Amino acid sequence: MAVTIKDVARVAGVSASTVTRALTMPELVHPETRERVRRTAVTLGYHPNRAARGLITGRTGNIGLLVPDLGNPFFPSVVKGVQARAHEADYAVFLADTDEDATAEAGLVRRLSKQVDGIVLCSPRMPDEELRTLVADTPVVLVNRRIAKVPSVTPEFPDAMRQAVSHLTALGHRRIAYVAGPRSAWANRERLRSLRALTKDIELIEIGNVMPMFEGGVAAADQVLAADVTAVIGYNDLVALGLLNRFMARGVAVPGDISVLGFDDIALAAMVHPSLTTVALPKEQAGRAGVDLLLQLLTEPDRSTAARRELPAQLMVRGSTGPTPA
Amino acid sequence: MAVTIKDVARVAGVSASTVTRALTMPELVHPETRERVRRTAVTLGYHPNRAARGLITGRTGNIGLLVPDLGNPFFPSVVKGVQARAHEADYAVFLADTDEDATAEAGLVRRLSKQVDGIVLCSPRMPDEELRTLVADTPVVLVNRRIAKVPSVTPEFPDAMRQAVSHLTALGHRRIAYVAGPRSAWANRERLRSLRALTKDIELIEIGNVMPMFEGGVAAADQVLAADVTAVIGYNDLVALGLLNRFMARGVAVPGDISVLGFDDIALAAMVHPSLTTVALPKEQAGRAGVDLLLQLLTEPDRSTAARRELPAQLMVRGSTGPTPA
DNA sequence: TTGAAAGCGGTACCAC
DNA sequence: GTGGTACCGCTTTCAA
Repeated sequence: MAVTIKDVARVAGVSASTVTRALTMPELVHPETRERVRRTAVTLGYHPNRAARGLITGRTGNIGLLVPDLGNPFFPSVVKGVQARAHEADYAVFLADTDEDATAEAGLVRRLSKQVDGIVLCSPRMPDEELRTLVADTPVVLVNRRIAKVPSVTPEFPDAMRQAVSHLTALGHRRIAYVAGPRSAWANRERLRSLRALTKDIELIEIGNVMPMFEGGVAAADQVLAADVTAVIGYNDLVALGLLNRFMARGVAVPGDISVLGFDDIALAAMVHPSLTTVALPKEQAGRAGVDLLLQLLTEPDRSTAARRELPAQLMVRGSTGPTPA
Repeated sequence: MAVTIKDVARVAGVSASTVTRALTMPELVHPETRERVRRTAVTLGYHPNRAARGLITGRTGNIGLLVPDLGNPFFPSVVKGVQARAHEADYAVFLADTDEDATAEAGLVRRLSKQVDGIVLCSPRMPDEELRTLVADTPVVLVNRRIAKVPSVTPEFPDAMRQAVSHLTALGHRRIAYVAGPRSAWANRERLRSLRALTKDIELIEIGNVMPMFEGGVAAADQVLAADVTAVIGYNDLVALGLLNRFMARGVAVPGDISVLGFDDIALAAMVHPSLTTVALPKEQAGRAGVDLLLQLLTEPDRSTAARRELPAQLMVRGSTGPTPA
């Protein structure tokens, strides 16, 4: 069996209460006793059972994290950020991957909610109403999604899209395709919204929706070519890479015949050839910010206004975009 | 507050004990009562607090998972497998990313051990002795590492390497470089061991060690070229992709001037151009198997012999390998 | 078949 | 400054 507070108490010759105090409110106990208790705790290898503690304090020291698909490198990056920040604050992380299944999300949240102090929902796919009922029961922070009254971390999408489109128009492109991601993804809706707001400069062809994966891009590539555009923006980097791949297979030169632009800036984007021009979205940073907001929410639960963090995006110009073909 | 067993008991007009029984040992309670309890549990939205339950049963329903770096796509795949299998068995998963820091591993394990029934250690970097002391306290299953008396899931490395080398020798290569990964990685030691056992057919040039990342490959590329080999095996796909990248930058044709072969078969390997020949190692499958072994270990802790699962590997021949240059 | 009581490992509160 | 006691939410005897 593991060593419990009683073991420490017995060995140190004090009561359990004193052990607790010595360890968590040191100033309340006589320096001499405190030291003795602490030393025995160390020698015995005592670590308080957080589950038991949580039972009475109402604080578990754990946070939950839901992501749609670890197969998309975007999410592991966010997870890394969450992990890092959580550990700094001495929190442990429950992770759940929903496999892009919107209906599974709520169940997982409820399953987790008892064991965590709060949950970071990254790019949740569930509908707004469902999200809202969930938020009533559990402290939640959203990453990559925004909804009234819920703390959230999001990229500056309008600006991100402006950077992307400005880049393309500066290169002479006027007729541009957008390969849309999942309808249920808030990020997709936002990208589309930002994009549509920019149609005074460009003619926009919408294609999709596709799954936010390499295969989705491959699947959309031929439609893009048929649409007679000179540039295409993929929902994310994976989609853009799928486009790139299929274009190459069909002998279409990038950026000679068509320019390709992605979103996210996953590590992969810089590794391929031609390398992928993309808008870098905050990932680890978003994860860290999500945890920050959650901790803040736990500390002061009744702020009137939900914290909202918008993180900047940065266009990374690489090899997959170039001037309009003559 | 969340709904507790007492709420259910009160509303259903029974005692807490009966609620427990109705829910976990249904055959012990009168069908009528049972139904009533169950219905009220559902209407109230009652879910037992697993932490509280764990306190008394000694079972938390959670498992821990440690990985060295989520930035390497190999690990998210393993995580997905662990997740999937764990959820099937109604377990939740604590995840920790150690950032390739071997010294952090033990601490994380201990931090987690109280809250989980067992831990899956994926590619742990810590030394054998440390691992052994850890195993004494907590049920542990190893993925991608083997050590006496501890259940483990590993790829069939000797065979994996045999496939790789056979492929290269069939193409005429005789002088082959291996870019080694972290010394602390068991996988690296095994690959090296398997490789050295094959030197009757080939001349082996060892280069490295490098971090198991894209940058590691980039960094090793020039040494590889200086070594005057016709083929190079990277520690893993990321390293191989780094090699590919640097070769391209230096105008070295792949596979025209040199063949490149990786390990893992991360999704990325098929997306680049030239696509990467690699030995596909079990990833999600390994994760699932790891959980299976752990559950088995929890059920029958005192088997005399530790379960050991070896999963087959498969060479994926793609564009980055070709015949020896004439 | 059911309920009461004890206890899992801690912490909070109240005496002393 | 320290100890005793109750209690967090749940399961498990033990009796009835």
